[in-house]
Amino acid sequence: MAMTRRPGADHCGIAAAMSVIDGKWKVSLLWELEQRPRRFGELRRLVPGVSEKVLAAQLRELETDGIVHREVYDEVPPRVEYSLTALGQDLNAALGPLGAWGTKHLLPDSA
Amino acid sequence: MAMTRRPGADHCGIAAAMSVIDGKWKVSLLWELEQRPRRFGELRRLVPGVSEKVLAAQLRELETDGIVHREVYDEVPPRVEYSLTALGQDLNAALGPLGAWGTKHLLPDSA
DNA sequence: GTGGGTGGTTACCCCGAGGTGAGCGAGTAG
DNA sequence: CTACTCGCTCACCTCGGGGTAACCACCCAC
Repeated sequence: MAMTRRPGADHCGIAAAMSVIDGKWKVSLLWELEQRPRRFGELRRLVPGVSEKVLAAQLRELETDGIVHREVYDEVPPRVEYSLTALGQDLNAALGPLGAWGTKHLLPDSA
Repeated sequence: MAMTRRPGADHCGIAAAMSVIDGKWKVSLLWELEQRPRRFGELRRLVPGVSEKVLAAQLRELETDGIVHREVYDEVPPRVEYSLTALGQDLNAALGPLGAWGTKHLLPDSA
């Protein structure tokens, strides 16, 4: 860990990471994609409340950030599969402690 | 932890945690408070760009969420000190991996 | 011909987080 | 008397992320 003691180092890393997961539905998407690759309509059904427009937008952002991979199959009906990249899997792993903290301290019960 | 395999468990924990750090300046505040207790005006100077209104609002939110402690000294001129609670320190620690991920993968240089 | 399912895009609107500037109340410095 | 500090609070406004709905091109089943 070495912790270079540079003021703001991890703070800035957090800011950078936050900018990547900034978006109402991104962590949900990350979560759904962690399990297996998913199709567009599948994600739409899995993440209730998200609109097509925003789903497409946030997937594209995650794609340009290198978090998800977009695979287009030239079939009919058209098929597109989204999956996590290695970077995305790392990100999800890095979110683990945060999720654990939230689960431990914020969720009403651990039943 | 046993990892009950309950679908969405850590995902929901993340959502809960995100709701706590949701706010443009909260991670900056967390970072500044991690080092030592800070006064209101001090935070305002340390976090450039934040307005007094929003600074006060986000500090109060962090306070009601049990992340920071607000100590009022009945002096003149008035003095108020903000500090991290144990919960807040845990939260900061849980943000560590995320910061490390961001630093490693997103920041231009590791100098 | 009509409907359905695929994966989008576009135009338009809304709402709330956040910014701006003013004021306040007590006391001290000049 | 005025000016300044400190820690706010209030009224007002802006801006953009996200919601809604319509539309598209393609093909299949009825």
